[in-house]
Parts: sequence; C-alpha cells; structure tokens
Amino acid sequence: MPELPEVEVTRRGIMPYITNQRIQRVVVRTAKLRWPVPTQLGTLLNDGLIKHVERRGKYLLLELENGWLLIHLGMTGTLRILSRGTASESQLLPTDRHDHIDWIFDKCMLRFRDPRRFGAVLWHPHNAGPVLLHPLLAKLGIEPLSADFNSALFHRLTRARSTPIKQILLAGQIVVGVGNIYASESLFRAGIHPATAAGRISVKRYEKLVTEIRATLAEAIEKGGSTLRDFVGSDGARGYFQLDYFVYGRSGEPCRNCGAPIRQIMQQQRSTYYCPRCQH
DNA sequence: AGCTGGTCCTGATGGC
DNA sequence: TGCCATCAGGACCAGC
Repeated sequence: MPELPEVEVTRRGIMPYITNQRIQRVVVRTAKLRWPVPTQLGTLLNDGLIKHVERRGKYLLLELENGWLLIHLGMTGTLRILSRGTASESQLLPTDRHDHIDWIFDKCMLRFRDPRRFGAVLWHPHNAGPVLLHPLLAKLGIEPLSADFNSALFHRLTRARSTPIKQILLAGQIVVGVGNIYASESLFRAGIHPATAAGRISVKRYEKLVTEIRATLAEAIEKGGSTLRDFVGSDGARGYFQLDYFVYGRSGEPCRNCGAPIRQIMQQQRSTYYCPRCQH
C-alpha cells in the first residue's frame, strides 16, 4: 500500500480542496472492497460538510457533521481531486473500471480508485462513540511522528518476544505506518539485521531505530510534498513517489554504504532487503 | 507462475 | 483444564 508517507501526502493533498465543502452527491460504482461499502453511504453523506481531514496510522479519517468516514487505501488505493469545472453532473469525467467511489463537491470531486480492492471505506456515526475507539483503530500502535514514540516503549513491549524485528515493525501493534518498504529502509539505516529477535535489541539500538524510522518517514513525506500538484487536474493514475531506496528492491546491487551486495530474504511471505555487512 | 506498497481473521501453539 | 498472547497461514484482488 501506500505506507504512512503516501497516506499523509494524500491527506495534505485533498485537505485544502474538501475541507468546509459540502458533498453534493456520492457515487458508489463498486461496493465490494475489503468490507462492503455501506449501501446507505450516499444518503448518509448527502449534503454533508467535511469538517476535518485527519489520519491515524494508514487510515484517513474525514469528519462530517454527524460522523466519520474511514478510508484505507489498501495496497493500490488512491484518492485524487478532479476538477469538475463548470460541468453539470451529467458531464462527469470518464471513469476506469477501478474508479469505485466519487464524492462530488461544488467545484471538484474526490475519486477513490483501487484496482486490487484491498482498501476500505467505512462510516462511523458520532453516536457510535469516539472514532479512535473504532475496532480497526482502537488497537493500533503509536504514531511514529508523535513525541510519544520512543525507544523505551519499543524496548518494554518487546522484552519477551523472539519475533524478528522486521515482523514487529510490520505488525503495527507498537508503531503504525511502517510498511514493507520503509521497514527494510529503517532497519538498514539503523544497522539492525531484519531477522534479529525483537526482545534481544538494546534500548540504545532501539533509540537509533526510532530516530531512523522518523527520519525515513519524514523524508518520504517531504518528497511527496513536491507531488501535491498531481492531486489535481488529470484523471490519470499516478504512481506514488519513490525515494532513492538504500536497500528495498535492490537485491544483488551494491550497498550504498559499503558496496556489499544487498540481500533479499522472505519473512512472513514478504520480501526483506538488507546489507549483510552493515546490519547485525 | 510468482511476485507486488496491507492487514484482518482463523486456528494452532505455548506459557502460566 | 482454561485462559491468555503469540504466531503462521489464508484470504481478499488485479496487474505485470
């Protein structure tokens, strides 16, 4: 999926266009995502005002007057702002088969596209309680860019665990937002071998890991900032931005630090990349 | 054919 | 035995 940086860049990209805007109409072409899209979505949101655009982990949270729209982009989801110009609704932009949902505003529309349909669009009414207590959000780990993310937390929560640190990162129970790409990248930058048992990593090494996770994600968000213009205008699907990765996808290529060939291993059926010389 | 940026769910396992 | 937390695998899909 989009990992946290891509979700955050999406949030920043759509926010200025939809905040304080009223939804005129919702078009659901495909309700079959990871979970069924609420059939009454159109009715629920009709004439609804978008008050806030937030993020928790990789979930986007759009607050309306009567509840929250939860959006997850899955592996291949994108949200784009498309200009409607002065067109009437009968002149909506052409869709491709993976354009599942449109939220139509006065001057623009927000379009959700997701070829693999691992994404989700859910509704959480205010009268169901705080959105952060939603079952999908309640047990999420800490936000990596928050001040509360620290090495002591990492150390404490992993003492009894023999699980490889790479898998701990992906699980999202301690820290959210680190997906397969940035897990490899962060571990490389921290000099930690991805198969290391999480319970055997010292506080000091976790300090380095926390620093590098933050830096990796922050840099990716910054890079994405330059692509914000891509959220507007065309209907073409744009790939997500890519950093110059240190190890991800670079199997056999020389380590950018020491020149040793980067290795690829499988962990939990996911590829992990690392430098055998720089990471221990 | 086998891989791909996610993650929930189920059933199995292991510790107390 | 029972109750947990943890863990491995499967599931959902399309595209290359």
